[in-house]
Amino acid sequence: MTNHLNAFFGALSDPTRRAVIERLAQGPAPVSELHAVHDIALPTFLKHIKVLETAGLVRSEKSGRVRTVHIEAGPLAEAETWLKSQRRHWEARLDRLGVLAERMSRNEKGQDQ
Amino acid sequence: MTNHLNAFFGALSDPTRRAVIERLAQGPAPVSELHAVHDIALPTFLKHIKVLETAGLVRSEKSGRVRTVHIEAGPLAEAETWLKSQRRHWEARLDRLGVLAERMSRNEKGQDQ
DNA sequence: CCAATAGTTAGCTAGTTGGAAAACAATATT
DNA sequence: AATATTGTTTTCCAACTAGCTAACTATTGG
Repeated sequence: MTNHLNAFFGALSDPTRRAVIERLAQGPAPVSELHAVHDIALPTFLKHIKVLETAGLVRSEKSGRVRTVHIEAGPLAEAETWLKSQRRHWEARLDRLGVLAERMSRNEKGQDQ
Repeated sequence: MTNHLNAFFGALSDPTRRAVIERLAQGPAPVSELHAVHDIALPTFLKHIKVLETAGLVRSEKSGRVRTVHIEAGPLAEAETWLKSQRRHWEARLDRLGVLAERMSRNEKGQDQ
């Protein structure tokens, strides 16, 4: 499970790939259409698609000479869950420290420990 | 350009760095303590901290010879928002296609009539 | 003051990444 | 059959990444 996150976050660390995801969230599209917007060579662009596909973010099928790409639900949700979980943890901690923090802030404003 | 997302997702694409974030969600810690768990050289580990800090995921202050690292709330939330937004879009689309999808699914399952 | 602790800086390396060009299929289209 | 469209494969390259060791700078603690 955790290794998914590796490829997943890696895939989303590139703006071209995020743009593709944003486009695909609107619905499936052929490679050529996806490529049209981006000012890079097609083979380069295809590598990005490959990265997304390897990360499980996207799937594609070829019919005739057209390869149609569509988004894949699972992984997005998984990463969202991870992020949410981290946030929950530290928010819980901040809640537990809330009273103390407030007290410290009142008593020793601007002091180092 | 709000492309913190670049550095952000990049930072989270490494398991060591995700582990650090998971640990820090529990509360701040000095570099040495964070490092202790990971079987890599300290300079290497420090680079990871630097990456997290550059991505804005983390901040640190040095007091005496100890550098204490703590998590930073904003960016995590931002990425979560991005992911959620993508998911919302394609879920909305799937909803619009819902009736059709259901019909197709029914036809595939109930081939016995 | 001396030693241990906690980071930091510098320099090296192997491997990965994002980009390009060129040439090659495989399908439409006319 | 000839051409245009749509990918695919191959090969190359520069820049970046994650890792290492070694040597160095503070800052405690005794």
